[in-house]
Amino acid sequence: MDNKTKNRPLTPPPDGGRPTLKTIAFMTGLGITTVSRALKDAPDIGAETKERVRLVAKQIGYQPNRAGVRLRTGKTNVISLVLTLEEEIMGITSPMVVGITEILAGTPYHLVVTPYSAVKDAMAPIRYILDTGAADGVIISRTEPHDPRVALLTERGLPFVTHGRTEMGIVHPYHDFDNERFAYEAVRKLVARGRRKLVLLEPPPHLTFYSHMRAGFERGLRDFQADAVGFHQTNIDHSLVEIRDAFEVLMRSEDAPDGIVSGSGSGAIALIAGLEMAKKKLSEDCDMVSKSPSDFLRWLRPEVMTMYEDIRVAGRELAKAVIGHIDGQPPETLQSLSQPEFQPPITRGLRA
Amino acid sequence: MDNKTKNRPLTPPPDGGRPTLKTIAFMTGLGITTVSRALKDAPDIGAETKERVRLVAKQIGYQPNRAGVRLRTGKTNVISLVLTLEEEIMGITSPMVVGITEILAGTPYHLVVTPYSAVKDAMAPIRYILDTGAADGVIISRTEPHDPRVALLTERGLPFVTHGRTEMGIVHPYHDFDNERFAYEAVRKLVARGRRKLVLLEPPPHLTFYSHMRAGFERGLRDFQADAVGFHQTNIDHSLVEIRDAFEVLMRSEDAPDGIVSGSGSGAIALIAGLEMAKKKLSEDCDMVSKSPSDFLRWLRPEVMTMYEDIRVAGRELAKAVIGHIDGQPPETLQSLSQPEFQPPITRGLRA
DNA sequence: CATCGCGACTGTATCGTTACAGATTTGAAG
DNA sequence: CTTCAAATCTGTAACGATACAGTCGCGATG
Repeated sequence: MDNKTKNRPLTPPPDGGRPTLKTIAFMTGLGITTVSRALKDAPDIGAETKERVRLVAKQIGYQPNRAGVRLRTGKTNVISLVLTLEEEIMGITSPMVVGITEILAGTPYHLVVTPYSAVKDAMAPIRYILDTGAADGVIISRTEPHDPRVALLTERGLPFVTHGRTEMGIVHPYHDFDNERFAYEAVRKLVARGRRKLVLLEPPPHLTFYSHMRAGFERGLRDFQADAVGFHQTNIDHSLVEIRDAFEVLMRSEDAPDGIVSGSGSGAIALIAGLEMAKKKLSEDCDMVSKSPSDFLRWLRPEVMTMYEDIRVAGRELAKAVIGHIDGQPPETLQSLSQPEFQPPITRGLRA
Repeated sequence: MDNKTKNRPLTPPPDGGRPTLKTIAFMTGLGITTVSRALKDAPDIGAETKERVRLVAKQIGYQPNRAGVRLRTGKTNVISLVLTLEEEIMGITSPMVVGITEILAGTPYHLVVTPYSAVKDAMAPIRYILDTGAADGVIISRTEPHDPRVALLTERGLPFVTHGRTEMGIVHPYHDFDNERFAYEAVRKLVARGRRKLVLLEPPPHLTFYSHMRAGFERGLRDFQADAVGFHQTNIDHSLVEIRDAFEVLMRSEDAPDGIVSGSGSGAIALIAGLEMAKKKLSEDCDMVSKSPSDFLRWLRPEVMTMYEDIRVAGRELAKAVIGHIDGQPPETLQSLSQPEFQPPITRGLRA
């Protein structure tokens, strides 16, 4: 027996560590290459051999070394979630991460959170990922109509998905909440309640869903014959105190609205505070419809009509879409829009 | 010039890809090994050489290939945040992730989120990380007094930090919120308001901070001479509806408390709902102190006195502690306890 | 003048995996 | 009795980095 056959490890691998291809090769008496190809179900390996290899691999709990694979193939098995550190008060990230990991759990992918701080640095993490090949796919949010991140990722061919749409003529995977419809239905609801002077707490103008929400709001005004009260001093990215103070001023003016559409759950809190500081009462002087990513409004302010934006589901959709993109599915099949629906009130207890 | 010197790449590396040690070696005319050691500031490399290498490396934006390092050295540069998928309603994860990444941003570490689903599977992600060497350090939460994860990680020598303490005689890094003091101060506050029949919405009994919070509560009762009303039907892990219904029953009974200590912000919501369903009024019939990881209670129910648990800071502390542990600092220097403080009310606007 | 030590640098092997180009066997075709 | 193709299996090199064991030149030492 010549010991030139380096590929066939006659030395038992220095056990104690985790099993590698070499371990399996030793146990089956096969070459490392054969084992590798057998586990990949390559066509040039005998059926029985594959079976044997699979069995042994399973028995000893073989799991490919990620560093080895990554070094050789460039495949990282990483999905990168790119986030801004300037967090929304109610922490939209939480359910998002949960949703994503729910999907990734059934795959070899890991979720890496990649943050950026200043708004102007939004490109930094993207460049980092591209330059270092840190991930196989990227999830980005706070999408803008002409988003340079989308342009760059597309140009470099790195799979990604956006939370929110763009308007740059690039067909790419996305998941979005139908903010146009949200605002439209909100107006319908308020008008049905007899409200006619409506105000919108809008998203920051540079984000894509700003125009969606505005469009829905204005279409609603036209269709249901209501009037808009201007309120562009603040948006949902401002601090709650700023929103509150600006809204108090508005509510004290003669232009005071009688119906509110709030583009965010935490913004709604500030609006309520401003309204109450102006000595107005919710439900009486004013009705409100708010988007809400969680339950607290329904519990604490049941007068507010809420449409639930399920961020956890969004996370799931986003994860499925990036993976689809990585797997080469056409982008146009990886787009989804979640439809807003009014939430029922919290069920009252059944006891006497 | 002999071309045996494989280590000195005379062929310009097939550029187009990212720079590697080989690229720098080619540019400086040095060997790959020398470049590697120069960048590590090894003592056997000349000062001027180091300078040159560093300069070139910086110029071309060299960043070590993580897969290469990881394969060779086993160092992953990954911190794993182990989370349960069964999320608390208010999403504590969000600020936590933000806090952690704030610290990791200044280091070579990446944050990987590793979830587990069923409570019984809490060990699964730990075993996975240990078996596959997936991380250099681990952050775990929902700590129990005798936590098998802590035992296993300690035994295997993988650096970690817990959010919460244990009681197993193992000295390990942790960060915790002082729940004992929280409950104690809460009782003090309620008694100062003339409340004497107090109830505690407690954590689930298997978690360590259950006994902390209970201890503080009971010490407060003794020191300030108040009485406890039993309420063990539900805890902060139960659904809001369950908490509400159980609390309604209690509030309708002749045992109805006049002071509430709520161990969680979202639990507080349910308690308020239950109380109101029992036709009682906050502030009048009953006062409440609640722990709160966010601002919404202060905005929507300013009557509730809150102590803020800054999860973002917790994330920062946890990240610092794992890294310290990885760097070999003694565990006893990596323990921290954050002190609760009552939050001031939201500042009222300044305008007329 | 050999030898030693030291400073500065370098080649080789290796981590685990896979692409690629063989190698070996078997049986059928000529 | 070649020759060839198909079916299986295998060795080598490479991905990028580092541990280790050198090598080389040079001034000091005996």
